Amino acid sequence: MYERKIPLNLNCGLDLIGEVLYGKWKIRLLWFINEGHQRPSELQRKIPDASRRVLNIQLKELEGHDLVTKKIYPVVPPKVEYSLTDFGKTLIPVISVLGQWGDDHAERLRSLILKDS
Amino acid sequence: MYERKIPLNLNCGLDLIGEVLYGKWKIRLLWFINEGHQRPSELQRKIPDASRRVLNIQLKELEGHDLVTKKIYPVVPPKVEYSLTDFGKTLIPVISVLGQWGDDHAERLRSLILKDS
DNA sequence: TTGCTATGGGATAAATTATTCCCCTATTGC
DNA sequence: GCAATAGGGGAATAATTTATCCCATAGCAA
Repeated sequence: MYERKIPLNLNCGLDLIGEVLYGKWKIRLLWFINEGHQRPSELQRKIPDASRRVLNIQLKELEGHDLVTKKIYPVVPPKVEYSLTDFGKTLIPVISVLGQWGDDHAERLRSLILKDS
Repeated sequence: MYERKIPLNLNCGLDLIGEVLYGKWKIRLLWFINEGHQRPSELQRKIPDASRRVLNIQLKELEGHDLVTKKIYPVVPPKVEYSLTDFGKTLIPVISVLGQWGDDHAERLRSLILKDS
């Protein structure tokens, strides 16, 4: 793995949630898994801008943080399904709030974001 | 500024909120400004792990996204105060939800995060 | 004159995160 | 034998984000 050089701080709740949720695609992964897209290939289809590699990596991190579980069926070709853990499910309302805010202010945000370079 | 090479996508609400909230210190900046710590030096004291420079940069981005306003008093030495805009204030409940989740699961999160490297 | 004040920002290095490319598994079907 | 399948991961490199350093402003006080 990568050994960090700048120590992380885990003081407050914001630090903590940041630690498990940062990562460009993690939130979307959780969201789509929750919607029932459990297999890696489906997830890739849902998130075409992410490379296959990063999705794997971030899924593994989510797994390491007990937010998702991975079930491997011993068949060939392999079949894999991810599911949210109970812990992971508690994040759904949180993600929902984030998405809702973005949706509520979509127009405005889009123009604000596009205006600066 | 920095000219991005990978285009951003602004499809859903999650993309949008991510765009204005990503940045290592932005959430905390908003939070502390909301708590009444309006001056740069105070914010620096509150967030000692961030360099002065990044805070300036991220504050400027927040300003560009209409989440905060900056008031410069024409005195020497300079005096500056940041405040949340009405738009910025709508983010406070969202941030609150994030922090709450982190606090609710603090124990567990800390050990999960520390175990992997 | 020198230093202090609070704030801003350019330049460059370092850290972190994500992308690309390419190879691997073991079976079924042509 | 050879491609197709669904998924995994190493290595090198590119992209992006943060950090470090250091200089600048303009009065007032020692």
